[in-house]
Amino acid sequence: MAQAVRHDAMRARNLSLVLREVRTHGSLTRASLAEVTGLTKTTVSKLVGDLLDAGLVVEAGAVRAGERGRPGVEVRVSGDRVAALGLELNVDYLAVRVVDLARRVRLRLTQTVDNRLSEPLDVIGDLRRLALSALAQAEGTGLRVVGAGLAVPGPVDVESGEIHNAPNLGWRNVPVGAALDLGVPIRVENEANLAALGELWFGVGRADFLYVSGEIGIGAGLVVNGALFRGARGFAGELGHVVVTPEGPQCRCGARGCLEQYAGQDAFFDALGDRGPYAHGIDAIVARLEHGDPATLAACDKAGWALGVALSSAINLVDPHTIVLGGIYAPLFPWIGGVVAETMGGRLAQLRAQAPPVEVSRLGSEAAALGAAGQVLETVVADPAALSERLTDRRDPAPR
Amino acid sequence: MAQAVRHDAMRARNLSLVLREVRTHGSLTRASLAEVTGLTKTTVSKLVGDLLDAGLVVEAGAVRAGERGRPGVEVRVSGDRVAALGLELNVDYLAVRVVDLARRVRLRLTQTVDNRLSEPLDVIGDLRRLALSALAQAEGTGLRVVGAGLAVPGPVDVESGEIHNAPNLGWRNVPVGAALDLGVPIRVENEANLAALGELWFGVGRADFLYVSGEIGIGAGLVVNGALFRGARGFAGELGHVVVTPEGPQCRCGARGCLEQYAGQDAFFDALGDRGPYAHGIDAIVARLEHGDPATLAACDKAGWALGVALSSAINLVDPHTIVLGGIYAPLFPWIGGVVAETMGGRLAQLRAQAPPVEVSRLGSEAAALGAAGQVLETVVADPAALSERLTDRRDPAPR
DNA sequence: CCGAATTAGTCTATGTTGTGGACTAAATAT
DNA sequence: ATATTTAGTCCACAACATAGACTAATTCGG
Repeated sequence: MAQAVRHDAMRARNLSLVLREVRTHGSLTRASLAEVTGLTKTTVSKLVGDLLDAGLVVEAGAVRAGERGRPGVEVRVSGDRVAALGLELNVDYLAVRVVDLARRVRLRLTQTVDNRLSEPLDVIGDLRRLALSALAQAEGTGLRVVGAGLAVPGPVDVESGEIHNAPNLGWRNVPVGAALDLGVPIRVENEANLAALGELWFGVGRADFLYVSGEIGIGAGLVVNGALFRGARGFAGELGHVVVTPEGPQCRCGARGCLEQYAGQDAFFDALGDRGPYAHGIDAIVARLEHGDPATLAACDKAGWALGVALSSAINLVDPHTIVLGGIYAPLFPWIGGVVAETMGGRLAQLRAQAPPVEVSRLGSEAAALGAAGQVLETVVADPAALSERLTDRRDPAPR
Repeated sequence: MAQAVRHDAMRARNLSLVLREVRTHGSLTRASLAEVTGLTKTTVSKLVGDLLDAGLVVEAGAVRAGERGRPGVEVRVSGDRVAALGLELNVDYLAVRVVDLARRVRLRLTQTVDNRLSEPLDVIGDLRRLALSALAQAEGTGLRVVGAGLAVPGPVDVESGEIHNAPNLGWRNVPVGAALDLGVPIRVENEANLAALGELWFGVGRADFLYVSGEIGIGAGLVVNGALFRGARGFAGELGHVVVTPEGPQCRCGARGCLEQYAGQDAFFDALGDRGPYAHGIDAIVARLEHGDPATLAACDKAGWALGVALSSAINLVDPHTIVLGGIYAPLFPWIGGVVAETMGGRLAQLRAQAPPVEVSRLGSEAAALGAAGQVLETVVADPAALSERLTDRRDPAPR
């Protein structure tokens, strides 16, 4: 709901605006900040001063040369004060990333495991150890970790931090957020959504796209005008269960002919004739494709066609500017991208001037963890005042 | 892009907040406004004073009795000062509505024609005459018409007011907005989108739903948290071309097996064995259904099934809270609603706790025109200051 | 019927924030 | 060395919201 704007909200908003502009431009002088924000030099000076005090930006010692006149002092986002933790709990790996406010990745911890074979609490315990170690290392270098984001493979209740139903893990109603108990605020969110945000902030930098996450299941995250679209209940983006053939093969979800049956990871293994859960990762499939194995190539064609069909429905419904293929589709892209684009193009060509371009993700399996960390950093940029209060609270404990 | 907040923006925002709260509550005293907005009584008094001066709200002479203490003066949105024009140009009719700021419909003009048989400029001329007559009548009763909205059956470039491609009219690149030339600002938008907004503001009042508009073509408008979702290019909601059967019957759009082939209006006429373009409206079909004609009932079942399949894809992708069936599906609802809900339920039951409920539109063919007018009124509520400046400019011409 | 209590709304002094223009600082051009 | 130009700061001021005193209008209790 819309809220009343008081002086403090005005200030918070302008502070956020300045910080955001500094970030998008890399670095800016106060004078150019005044120009881009429309605020006066005076106001910008005051706001920048506060951001400097809070440690959110730093003055680049270097002065910008160029034309005539006194050179300005450039200001840029500080990566040495504030950071966030990005976590991913997936079917076959755990990942932890520490990312600073300047969006540099400061620490990467990854652990390959098979979480389908373990109890939820054991898996969460593993992730917790990893995360606490990362936290300790980060704080050791003087970074203040202001929060954590966690990506999980399935729909989530963002409010409670509870996993609703992660069929690929076999988990139901697991309160991961609470169980992790890291001592910092934690936000849990669907893996595909966070991977989409990862791509937005750390990848191609485009602001409008549909990210397709191919894993055991298939999810999608829709980014429109730089914001994630979550739907009414937060379950948007279940691309894996979009209809390809209404009377097609039975899907785990109860319906028939869902995309997942044609283009999920297991569909590829089925095509190989063996299905041993983790005997082969996606690399085994890529290897076969590189050797020109006909059965695997045929599986790719079929998956690509199905993906094209499902995406054409998706495009008709949500009109994304671009399609970004991630997860297993990134390594498979050379064999699958063409078919996808062709199928889509064939179905959409007449209705629109052109079908959206199909691109490949740049981040690979890191996308979701980065998105998770980025989401926390976004809250800092959205309200720097709230953070700097917390920062000062910490430095000046209540006098007694 | 985020904008800097100055004092005037703060004021504008709070003014809007107060007006919006008055509208959602019907009527409110200054004291209760202070409570719901979080602003102080002083501030609310000043803001209400300005809204009164601008004529956007009126004091209800009646004082609210009840408990003890001095009774407050209730304030409600004034319907006597500001109004908007809602226009719809559709395949088989033209509609004009005048709606005041209190959302009361003040005037209805409808004209049944066959616009497929006429030149675009002739049709626009007809609509223009109708609109100008409505404008004159409205201004005659002292209403100030601050803008117009126009609904057209097809994707639109909202910026330029140009119809891109309306296949059902056979129009391409027609600058309707400019051609109408009504002397008030005009916003052109897709019919399904405006019908969805009409349903939001004048119908059921729900804030999260997918509105399905069944006409010659099938469109959809997605409303999330009270806002229309338009996609990256504004072409979202093309439900009619969502895949039902990837190798199904050829569609006008170039693809195969689109929903429109199963559940568009023409699909029903095809089932009847005759297709004479306008010999029979939807009423003919309803009549046959009421007499239990087996072929027509079968067509309904097929259409309902296809709609259920397409909607299950849509639900997986955009997660609407509710489905609202409008257009021809409103009169057909008794015969089609059940099949739709069953098909959807069957495909979605396991993945979600429950499939979204399927409801019927309350507005019928008026939805789009009302949404078009409502959209204009929304801009007034969003920034009452801008309007009241224009109002005062008009009353006090620049002194010389 | 009158005073106390209660609630609505206005008025005045004050605080916070951004503005505008004068001012100082630091560079280049001549 | 001086004029010009641009960056950044300082100070008086304007716009807006706030806090609390004040006035207004009602009900309750005797």
